Amino acid sequence: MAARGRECSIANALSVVGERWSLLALREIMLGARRFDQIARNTGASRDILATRLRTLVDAGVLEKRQYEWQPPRFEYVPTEAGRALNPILLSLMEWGDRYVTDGPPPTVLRHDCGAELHAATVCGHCHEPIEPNSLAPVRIGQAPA
Amino acid sequence: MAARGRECSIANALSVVGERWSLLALREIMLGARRFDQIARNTGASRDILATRLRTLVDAGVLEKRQYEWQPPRFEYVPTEAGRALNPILLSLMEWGDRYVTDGPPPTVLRHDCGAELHAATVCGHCHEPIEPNSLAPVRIGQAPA
DNA sequence: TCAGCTGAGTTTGTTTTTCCAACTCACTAT
DNA sequence: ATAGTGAGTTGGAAAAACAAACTCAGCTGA
Repeated sequence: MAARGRECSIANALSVVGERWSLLALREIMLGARRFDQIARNTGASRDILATRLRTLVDAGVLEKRQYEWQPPRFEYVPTEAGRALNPILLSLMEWGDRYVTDGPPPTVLRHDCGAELHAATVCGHCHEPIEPNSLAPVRIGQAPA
Repeated sequence: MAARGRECSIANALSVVGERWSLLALREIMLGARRFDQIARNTGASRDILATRLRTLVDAGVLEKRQYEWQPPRFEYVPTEAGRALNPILLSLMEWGDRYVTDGPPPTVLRHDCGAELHAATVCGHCHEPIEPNSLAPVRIGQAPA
């Protein structure tokens, strides 16, 4: 599966969350849907694929599957720390989709604790400045195949 | 293709860049690889799929296909503004992959103009504070199917 | 001048995935 | 007794991905 492309953490990340429906399942879970049927309905994924994806995400340590009832067995999927750390990616995708894909107003609007409507921005963690297209220089680049 | 899931810009964004190989092709283009064979080699995607993906990305306005030589016809793919705006997503994925997936040191390291090694952070565009897991409240949520 | 190379795909045939609907199983509510 | 909910699994058809070979045009070097 890790094909013979460039060695790269983007590729590694996508091998975990890059399959169809994975990020949408994560979105639902972040929005608070924790049960299988809810996630299936709200994403539109077919149930067999969703079961496979959730298993993959649990195996990768992104989600935890918890049994919260035994009588009829019932489960919930909750994000781990690694799962919560995907929020920036979801928010960046939403921001980009709002600006460049979605027609009309954003379907989903969130408010940040500071009081403003959220518009996610990606900044340098050190100087906190936005990352401009040409403000990056390579120090080391994962090696590409021969 | 826009299945009957929740109306959502994340889903819309993924309908453009969420197919297998699209983001890796974008990564290569951001790293400066602009020719078909280079992108194919460095991603590991098979040529037919890559041709399809690049067409999709051009049609979606993420890339522009430019002919830079006529004698033997030669082309290059360059990011549009929408394409450059995907950089935050790639950097967030890299950051997440470095932390939670890649074993060992990050294969790729970039330096920001401020002098520090880049670690992308996602912040509220208004108050510039990092977005904590529970610092968001819904104002409006794209409606889910009935 | 003729074989081989490069770039940019397309074609072909085979494997994988995906999709969808229906089915299971266990319990609950009417 | 019937219907409904939750959490999947199963089976068969349709779509997508894969790999290798092929095309076509011009260029390269012997």
